[in-house]
Amino acid sequence: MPYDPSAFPPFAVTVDLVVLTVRRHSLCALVVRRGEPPFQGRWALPGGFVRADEDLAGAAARELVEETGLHALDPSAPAPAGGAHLEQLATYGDPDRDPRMRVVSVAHLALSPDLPAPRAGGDAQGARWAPVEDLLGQEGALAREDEQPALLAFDHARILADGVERARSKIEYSSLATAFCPQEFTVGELRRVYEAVWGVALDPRNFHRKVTGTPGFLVPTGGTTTRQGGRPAQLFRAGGATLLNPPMLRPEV
Amino acid sequence: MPYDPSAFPPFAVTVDLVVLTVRRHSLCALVVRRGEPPFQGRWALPGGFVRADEDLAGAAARELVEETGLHALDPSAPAPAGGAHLEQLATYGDPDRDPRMRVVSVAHLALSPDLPAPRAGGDAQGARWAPVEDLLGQEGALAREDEQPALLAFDHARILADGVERARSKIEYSSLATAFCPQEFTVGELRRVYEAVWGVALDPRNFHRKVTGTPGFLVPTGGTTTRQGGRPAQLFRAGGATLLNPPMLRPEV
DNA sequence: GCAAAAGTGTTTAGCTTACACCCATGA
DNA sequence: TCATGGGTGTAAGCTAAACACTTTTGC
Repeated sequence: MPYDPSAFPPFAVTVDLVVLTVRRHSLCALVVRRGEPPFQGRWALPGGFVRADEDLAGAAARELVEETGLHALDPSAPAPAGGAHLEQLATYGDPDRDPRMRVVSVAHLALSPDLPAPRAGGDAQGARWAPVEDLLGQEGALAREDEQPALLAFDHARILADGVERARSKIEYSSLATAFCPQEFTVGELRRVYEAVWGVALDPRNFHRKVTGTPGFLVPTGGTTTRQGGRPAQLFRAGGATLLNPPMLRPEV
Repeated sequence: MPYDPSAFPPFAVTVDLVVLTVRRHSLCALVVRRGEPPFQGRWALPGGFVRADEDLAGAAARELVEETGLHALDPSAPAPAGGAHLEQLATYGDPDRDPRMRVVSVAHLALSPDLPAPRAGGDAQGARWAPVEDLLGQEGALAREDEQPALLAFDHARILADGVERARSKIEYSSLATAFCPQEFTVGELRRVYEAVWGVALDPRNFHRKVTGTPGFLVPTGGTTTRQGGRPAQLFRAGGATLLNPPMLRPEV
């Protein structure tokens, strides 16, 4: 092979964040408005360069704090302590994905409870929570009607779609949906998370039996609340179990 | 923020390959012997630098051909045509994972039918198929006994472990196990793939009913074979279905 | 005939679904 | 009192697990 491995081409490496939350019964993603070219004025996923001395997860956690003030949760911690779930999603490195230079972006997925207002950080002029269906065009507009003006800069629509799909499939067989809830939550609130992420309606009775009947999934705190109206509901914290077996079944659309 | 984004640090970007196959009823990975420092003489996963003009999947496919002669399968192709399944696995970028320079490696997972002998390519002195339990030390030796001399260079033991775990979990709910089989195969051969990858024994009767009863999963070719001994078995090709629903259940260990 | 692998049938247990029904609160 | 959401009971239907049994080859 006439290729000299010592003459490797230099790359810029960034982390991009798909930060998801559930607000007003709809799945939303954090987007920032770009303050400089390319794609100036367009919405983009938060992100930034990986520094010379930090690892990828560290860079993602730093960006998360800078953009939202949220601290990433230690995965080995026993129970959610007010932080966000953070995991690596996938890596995007098409040669022309950034017109300025060769950039490889390691995308991460963060799930957070509903937050007040996002704060802009770094070179972003503004930040907001946007429903993913607005950003992606009602689920598969990309397949139906190829060329509409993209809302998101770079290849961020694809990254967001991959992150949403990861979240949708992962709440089936894990306790990840609790990452969208506050520390203490009711079964109904958890069910509304599933309904918002999947875009379906679930039977409240069967859902209740399922999640309370899975050992280690939910731990009752003893308290109750009526913040949703109706009969007082028990409050729960997420239990130690991270795998949901048998899984929650996503109804067919 | 006092950080200048235009002064981003340069990275080398590589692809590393976890190439898995099933040989003699055991899950094996392709490893190459390193011909130069660091880790000279140690085994490593095949891989190499991403070139300036190629995307990540293209670099992985190129390395796969160079190391094995296998062509990656077009994911949109209707049925396996003698190629290998190839997908992105995860990205590894700890600052000190390579002592020479800052390297971010985008690992890919490839699944292939049993092949004759691997051919060495590039700067590798030799290549071989090694049982993953030999490379990783009987499933969780890392957890039991932290410090034994690692067989694999760099952080490749962790990458391999992640790839094996991905394969193990993904054959549960997808038709991926057929990527380990030749173009035409019997139900028993497919079952032995599951048994090798999971390291368990499955009931042949229930397995048969399950895979033949799932519409679109297997397509009979009409032929039969007695290459496994006993009563002649029907030959099948992989059907178009990529998702296995309901999933194959992995017995608890 | 005998061993070995391929298939089929049947029973039982567990789980999902659908839905009737009751409970506890705020307005 | 009524609307609202929380929670329990129950019967029908599907699935997987376990295993007895038949089929078809090679030796």
